[in-house]
Order: sequence, then structure tokens, then C-alpha cells
Amino acid sequence: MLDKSYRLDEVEGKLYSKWIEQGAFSCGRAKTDDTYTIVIPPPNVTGSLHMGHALNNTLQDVLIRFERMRGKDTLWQPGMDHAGIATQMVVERQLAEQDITRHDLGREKFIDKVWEWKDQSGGQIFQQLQRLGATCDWDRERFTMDEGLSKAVRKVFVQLYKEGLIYRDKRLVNWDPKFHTAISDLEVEQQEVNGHMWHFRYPVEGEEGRFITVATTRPETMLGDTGIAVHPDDERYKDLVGKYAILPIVGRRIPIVADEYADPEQGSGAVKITPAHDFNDFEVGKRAGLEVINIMDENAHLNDTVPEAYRGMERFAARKKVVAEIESLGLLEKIDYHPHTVPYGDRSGVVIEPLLTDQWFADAATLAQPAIRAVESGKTKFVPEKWTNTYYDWMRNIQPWCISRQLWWGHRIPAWFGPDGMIFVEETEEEAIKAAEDHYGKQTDLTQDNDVLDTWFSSALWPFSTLGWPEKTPELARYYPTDVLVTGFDIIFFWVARMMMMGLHFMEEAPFHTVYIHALVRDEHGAKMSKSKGNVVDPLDLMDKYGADALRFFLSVSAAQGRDVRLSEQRVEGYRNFATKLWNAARFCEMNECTVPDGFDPFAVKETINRWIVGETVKCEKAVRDALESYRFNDASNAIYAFTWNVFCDWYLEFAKLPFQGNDKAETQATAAWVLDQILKILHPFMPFVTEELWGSVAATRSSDLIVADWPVYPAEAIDAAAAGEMEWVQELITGIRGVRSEMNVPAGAKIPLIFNGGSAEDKACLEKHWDIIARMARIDSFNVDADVPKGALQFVHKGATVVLPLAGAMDIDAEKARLQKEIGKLSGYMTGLNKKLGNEKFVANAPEEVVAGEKAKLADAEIQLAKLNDAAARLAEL
RNA sequence: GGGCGUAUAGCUCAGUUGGUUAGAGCGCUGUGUUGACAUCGCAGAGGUCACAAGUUCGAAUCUUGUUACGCCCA
Repeated sequence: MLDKSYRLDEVEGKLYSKWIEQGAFSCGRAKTDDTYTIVIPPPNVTGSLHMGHALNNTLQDVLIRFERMRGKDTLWQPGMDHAGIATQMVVERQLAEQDITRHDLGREKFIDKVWEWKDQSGGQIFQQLQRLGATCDWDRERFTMDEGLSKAVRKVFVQLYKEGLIYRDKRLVNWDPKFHTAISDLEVEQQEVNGHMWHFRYPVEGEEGRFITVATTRPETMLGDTGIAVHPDDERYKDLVGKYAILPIVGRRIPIVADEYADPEQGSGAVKITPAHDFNDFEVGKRAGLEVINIMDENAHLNDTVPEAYRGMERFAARKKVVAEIESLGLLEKIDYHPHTVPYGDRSGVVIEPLLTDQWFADAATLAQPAIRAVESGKTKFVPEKWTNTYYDWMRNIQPWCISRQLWWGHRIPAWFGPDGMIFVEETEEEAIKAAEDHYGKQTDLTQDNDVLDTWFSSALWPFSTLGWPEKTPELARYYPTDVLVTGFDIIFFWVARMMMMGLHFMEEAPFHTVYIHALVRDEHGAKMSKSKGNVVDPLDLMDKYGADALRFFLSVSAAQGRDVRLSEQRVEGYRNFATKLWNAARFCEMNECTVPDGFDPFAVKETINRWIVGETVKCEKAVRDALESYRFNDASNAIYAFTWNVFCDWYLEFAKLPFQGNDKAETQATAAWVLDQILKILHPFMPFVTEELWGSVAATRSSDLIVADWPVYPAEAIDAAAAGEMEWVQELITGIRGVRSEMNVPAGAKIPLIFNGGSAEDKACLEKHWDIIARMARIDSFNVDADVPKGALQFVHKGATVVLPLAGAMDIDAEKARLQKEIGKLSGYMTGLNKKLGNEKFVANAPEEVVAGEKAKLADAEIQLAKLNDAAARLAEL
């Protein structure tokens, strides 16, 4: 016998272990060539479960469980990302507690430390995902730094290099002065700051007393100025082009050049050019042949190229000093308040410095072409579709991808330098040495490039590297390309786009046919969750309180396409209640000894209530399936929720109570048990724990656990429309009686008689047939058909009939009059609208016939109702 | 500055190709009838679908504009 209430804390862990033990999550379990594959967006090895993960993985698990039950060979490929900067940071912070820096340890020992850390504390998120019920194939877990995946990285790097798609170049990059590494454009966040615009006057050479004014938001960079640009059409400066200014403080002669980059509308129209420290200036400098003077070191402190007083200064200290000195020289024209954007490192939070360094780049523009075409041709689709444009915009304007990082934790770049700077790119050191020997004609010492690759470089290979590439594994052949990628919009560029590029380049096929982009989880006020705001809700806390099922269901039902999820604990609680409701329904079935007998055919049942609920079950399954197939998780969840609660519990089980009390109940017992089984199946992808627990409890034996049970497939003609119509009629009658009773304050416990007048023969037959259900559910004690209406009776119209509830003088006549008048008023308004519509010739002429017929039928119904209501009102007036 | 998106009940949100008397959950009000369930049942109140114009026989739904908010990119 089931407990009085569902004890989720005792159930969830137990069931998960049971699933694991039987290998329910393993790929290859279903013997079919129909595969369904999802690769998990690999969480950072440093990560722990947050709401975004919970949403992301709930949706994946819903899909995987659904397809698993549908008999497909499912693979949900799990794994983790080594997260270069983040992980290095964590370990460095730990070392710092013992006053050790990574440089004290040296590269090799430091990396050993990182691995040590990874083995001890990495990947706790996977335990948390298991808590959520995620059915990844854990035996296949991969890590981007694994030997296999590292081999894939080296092979890709070498091949792209040899194809000319990776190259080394000295360019301006986004330099993170805190982490001492280059980062990609995507890792830079532009932030609006309330800054200033300083206007400096630079003396013009050879023209005593003449100055040219330049404006800057970064005064310290003037120490690296090598030119001044003015617009070629700017009359104010035409005569100065070709002349020189003298850079104050430094004393350098810098040329005044014409370049369209200078905006005559902006500031003075003249702009100082610092090619080594600004992306735009770099381009101007290149066009004008200006000198490039790098004035900063890796900490963004000033180096020895600047006047002595400034050497070694931190950039913002230098800024103050420059301004002060310019002012003391009488060259500070003015300072304007000037809001502008400043680049910050997304990890370090410090201001990014454009810095000229040697880095490795991938030719993203070339790699992007097939990736663009795959989406254009529809081979890969974004859901919701609007993200397609975001993808195109970025891909069509893509910049070279800086892939080298000056870190220690990551895939070391497989490039070796000869003594003369010659580069040898090979998968292994031995091959590089051999290549060097061929080149130099003798054995030559090489040094490997110190840099590692951007973490996203390895995760770009994820859909095929995890399946064993570059080995030709059976898994690779079987599961690539994968089916759907489920992820958030924030990594479309970082990850999705790059997987598309790499997948197409190395596998010649896009890695997935669908990219489902889900929303962000926000707090209940709609604010982004962040540690600094302190509004982070821990999914584990919610699961402790309400269970994994409730959290999952909340996330799934909230995942409407194109809208963010606002977390509401109250709603999570509501779905815990839903689990309880289901539990109690099952308990009720159990108490009434409902089981599905061998050979039971739900489509051959005789009783109307049973024929009806079987049809409703079929409709529900179709609604859920259709919704899931088009990634409408909210519709799918809502459909099974409403069916379970509002149809099965609220109506069917109430109907079933009568047969259960009598002798002729076998068919209803069987049907109830069958429908409950269907609910458990259809609900399972969303609420795996409570459904599995009930599956195991309500039947004596099962041929398999629910997780691997078959998703239902029903015959096409399974819906009995006549039964549906009949039961709908009964439900509306009961609702009608309840409504009037409640409104007229008839005590809930009171049983009253009912007179049914003017109904059709079918109506009367239906009433007759379902008499006992109606009596029970509407608290009626006797029926009369086409009888005199006694004085003092409530009346309302149900379909074509008048329903009379004699109250034997216990009725408040004025209240009833008012109620009837209100009804009549409402109906009249409705009819006015219909009449107007039907009186419109254009409507009758243009609207489709069935619409016109529909409106006419509505009007006819309304007319009958109105007549009956008027009748009732007239009778009341006689009193 | 460019692009995208959102405005529907007190709150959070559904509403698939234009044809509903516009729905759900929560909250609110009233009420509790035979042992599934008070983590519940039954009933009810509550909306000029942001604003304006247009297309149409017909607009929450399509078009344009306005306003507000959000996001991405520069």
C-alpha cells in the first residue's frame, strides 16, 4: 500500500542508483539504427550547478528520456571543459594561501597541481546533475584535457596550420594585464563608464605659438603617440598636413597626416594616433606608415620607451601624472565629461589593454563559409528561428580568432622554434625534431611554444572528439552527426558557431541538425542572477525542499520559446503539489484494486466514461508528442499537467467512484489502471522520479522499469467522439448546477431535487444514463423530466434544456431575479455582437462558409437560451 | 549609432497559420458534501490584449508609427 504522501527524499537517490545499475543510460542498449544523440554543453571543471545548468540539462534530459522511451538508441554524451583561465585561477589562489606562486613551482609541477585539484574537487557538478535526474551516459564521460581529446586538438591544429588556416602574426590583441594573456574579442565586455575627454594642445613644429588640439580618453597613451590624424577635407587643418607636431613631455616629432578616420565633428577634429595601443590607431598608423611604439609591459605598466619619470608606472597612475604635467606646461585646453565604453576582461574584471604581441590566429572568415551555408540551406536550424540572424550577423563579419593564450593550463601549442625562429608545427615533438632535421640538414635543438590554446578551441571539436575522433571509432560512425544541441544564447558565438566550423571542416557534416536556444533564468523580479547581487538561487536548495521532479517540471513548463524564465519558488512548490496529487490519484486507484489485466484492450471498453477517458488519453499523448517534437516544452508540460489533474483526477476518478462502489467495476478498474500507466509514461520525461516510483508500486510486476518502458502508440481511430460529447454534456450540467447552487448559497451539503425540462430525446437519454453520476457530483436527490415548475425554483439553461432546482421556499427570490437578469444581460450583449456580424453582408459574402454557419449556430443556441431565461424570469415575476 | 526582442487579469506568463463570450498557475473572495488528496475539493471576482493609425467582412494575432523596458553588436 502506498504511503499517505510521497516521500521524495527517500525515493530519488534510490531510483537513480537503480537506473545506473541496470545501465539504463548507456548508448547501444536499444538494438536499432535509429539513434538520438545530444552532446552536453560541457560545464567548466570548476563549475557547480546553477539555475542555468538546471534548465539546460532538464531540457536535454526530457528529450533524451522521451526518445529513449520511443525506442531510439540514445546517447547523451557528458563531459567537462578544462576552462583554462578559470581553473588556473582557482589553483593559483590556493597556492597563494601558502604564499606560493606558480612561477615558484614551475610549469610542470604547477600542472601536476592542477590535475591534483581536478581529481579532488573538479566535476562536482556531475553529482549535482545526477541529483537532477540527468541520464547522461556517464561511462563515456570525457574531459577536454584527456589524452584522446588532446590528440584531436593537436591534429586539428597541425592540419589547419598546414592548410594555411592557422597562422602566427604580430598584431594588436586584447591583453589582460591581470592574467598576462591575450583573450579573444568575445571575452571582452564593453562597459559604459562615466569618463572624461581630455583636450591637449600639441605645439606645431616651426610655427611659434601655433598648436593643434587633440582629445583623448586615455591621456597616458600620449607617451606612445607617433602621429596626429585630421580628416583630408577638414579646411581647418589642410595646411598642417605634412607638417609635424612636437609631442609634449616626450619631445618626439610626430607627423600630422590626413586620414578619414579623423571625424571633423568629434572634438577638435584632430586625433592623436597611438598605433601600439588602439585598434583604430593601429590601422591609421599602417596606412600612414607611422612608427609603432609599444609603451607598456605585460602588467600594463609603462616600459623604458617613455621618459624616465614615467618608467615602471602603473597605467592609471601615469594617466594622472600626464594630465598634471600637461597642465603645468599650459597645454591642457579643457576636460569634458564624456561617457564612453571601456573594455573589461570578462574573467579578470580589469581594463583590457590593446597590446602588440605575437599570437596564433585561426582564419575564421574562411572556416565560417561552410558554417554559414549549412544554416542557409536548412541543414542546421535554430529554434527559435530568430537566432539565425544573430548567427549570420556574427559569422558574416567574423574577425580572425586569436587562439593562443599565455597560460600554463591548457593544450600546449604543438609548434617548435628553431634557433633562427623557424617554426615547425607537428603533432609530436619527435615529428617536429625530424622536420627540423630535414630543414637544417642536421639535428637541431628546438624549443616549444610556451602558449596554450584557447579553451574554446578544444570545445569546438566536442561533437566529434568525444566520440573518438581522430580514431575511426564505431561510435563516431554511429552517432555523428548528433541530433540537437541545447544551449543558451550567450555561447552561440563562443561555442555553437565554432563547433559548426570545425565539424564541417573535419567531418564534412554539420554537427547537429537543430540548435535549440533556451532563455536565461532570472530571479523573481526579472533581474539576472549574480553573486554580486546576492540573488542567486541554488537549484540544490530547491530540490531539497520540493524535489528534483518539481524543479524540473517548473523549468520545463517555464521554457516558452523566446522568453526568459523567472524563478518563482511558489510555482516550484505548486509542481511539488502536482506530484503529490498524482501520488494520491495512484493511491486511490490502488485502494480500489485497479490493475490492468492481461490482454486488456483499452480500445474495446464498453462504458462511456471509459471510452471517453481512453480518448482523452490519446489526445493528451498526441499533444505532448507534437509539442516535444517542436521543442515546445511548456506546451508539452502543460498538456500532461492539465490532463492528469483536470481531466483524470477532477473528472474521471470522480466518475469512477460509483462503479467502484458497485459490483460491475472490472472494466473501470482496468481502465483507470491503464490510464494511470499512460500518465506515468507520458509524464516520465518531465518527472522521472515520482513516476518511476509509482510505476514500481502500483502494479505487482512490470516487464521493465519505466525509464526504458515503451512510449505509448495508440491506434488512429481510438477517439470516440460520441462518448466525448456525452461526457462533456454531463460535465457542463454538473458545473452548471454547482455554479447556481454556490451563487445562490445553497448549502454545500444539501441534496436537492432536479427537474429537467425541454431537452431533446438525446439529452433525456443522456441524463437518464448518467443519472447517478450527476446526482453524486451535483448533490441531487431526485430527478423529474418535463415536469411542472414549482414556485420558488432556481433555473438555468443547459444546452437546449431548462434545468430547474426547486428549493421549496428556501430561496431568496430577489437574489434569483438579479441573477437571472444578469445572465440575460450578458447573453443579450453577446447576441447583439452576433447579430451585427451576421447582418453585415460583407461578412456573409466573404467569410468561409463554415465560419458563417458557426456564427449562425451560436446565435440560434443563444436565442433558445434567452427564451428559456426569459421564461424563467417571467415565472419568477409571478411570485 | 546598428540590430533583435518584449508590452495580455493584482503577480508570473500561455495564446501554432487573423474567425474564443481572450486562457493557465499563483494570489484574492466565498465555501467545505460519501475516507485518494487541506501539498485538497467546489464556486467566484478580476482584462478597452501599451498607445495611435491602417489592411480586412473580421485583428491580442498582420502593417506602419509612438511610448516604455530588455538584450546583443559597435
